[in-house]
Amino acid sequence: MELQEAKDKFIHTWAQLGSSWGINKTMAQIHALLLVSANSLSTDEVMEQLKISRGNANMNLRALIDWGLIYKDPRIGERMEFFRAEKNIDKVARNIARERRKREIEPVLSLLADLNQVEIKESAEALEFKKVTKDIAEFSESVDGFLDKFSKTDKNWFYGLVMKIMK
Amino acid sequence: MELQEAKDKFIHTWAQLGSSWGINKTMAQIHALLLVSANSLSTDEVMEQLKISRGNANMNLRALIDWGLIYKDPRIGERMEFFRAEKNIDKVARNIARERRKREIEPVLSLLADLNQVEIKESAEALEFKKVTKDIAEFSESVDGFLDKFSKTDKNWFYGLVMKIMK
DNA sequence: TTTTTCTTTCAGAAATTTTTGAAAATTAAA
DNA sequence: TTTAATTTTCAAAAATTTCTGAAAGAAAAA
Repeated sequence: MELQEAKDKFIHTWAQLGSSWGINKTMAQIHALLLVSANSLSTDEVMEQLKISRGNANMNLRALIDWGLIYKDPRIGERMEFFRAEKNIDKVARNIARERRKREIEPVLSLLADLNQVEIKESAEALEFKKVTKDIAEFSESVDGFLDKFSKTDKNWFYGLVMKIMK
Repeated sequence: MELQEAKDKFIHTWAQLGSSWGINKTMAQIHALLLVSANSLSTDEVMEQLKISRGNANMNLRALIDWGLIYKDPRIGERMEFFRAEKNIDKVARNIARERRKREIEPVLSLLADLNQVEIKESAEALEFKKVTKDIAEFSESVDGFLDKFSKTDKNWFYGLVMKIMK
């Protein structure tokens, strides 16, 4: 297999994965492309390699910067912008964990806090509702704490943890 | 706030969350509805409460059964099918972890295993590619192990773990 | 300044995903 | 059997998301 073929396979699969993660295809493709590039790439190079429009490339490059997955990589004497991926996979995972926590867990916790305030008159349905929302709140808080810790810790305790629980 | 209003809020937020998890809106809505119902519901009741078509209801009820998030709940003397949700949140989380592992992690590991077989002649680009894919493979294997353990263990070690790492 | 280069925006087009609803299939009762 | 109730399927419609490309904006060079 040629390097280019291997890269294409990687980009293709990464893109598919992105979809089931709520990350759109192009964003995942650009990320994959930059991950396996030794050098930083310009918007035009990204457009050309992935056969996408300028608008699409620009929009998703910016989104990737927001997620902390790529950086602008200025080249002295060059006016055009170049982009490079964060290659430290632990850091990539932490940044993704941080964004997803913010976008997914926080809204749930805030809703459940609201619902918990509610005074509802006693009934089978009401009790059921209270119980389920309380259970979900407890669980979500655990996950929240876990992701918070995971996304903030520099040292990688995760591998050690996995080793310990897997044996 | 009335119970119905609280339920509607819950269903609405759960549905939004589902979207960013690659679970479609109706599937998440039905799941939420059954989670907060004291009794099992028929397809017709689900259709009526969520204002959705029979086809849509049927398709998503089946998907929820596949995920192990709801069960058929036969009533003696009744021919029509009724559905109830799994209310044990730990179990819900484990079932979701299991499905997502199967759908998302496994394909990546299988791709990376493939790519690792590849013999590529030495070059800056090739070395970069090898390094990144190796790092991702290592990390994915850790996550895979974690999710596998998480989805298979009956006893809930997760809370204890969270307590330990959060303090 | 004016020109050139590059980036950003966004309305409409295209692609993808989800939903509908009616027909077909299944299952149980009559 | 035949009839009635219920579930499943699936082609077409609707809704949603993503992408394009041209125009506007911004920044540097001439």
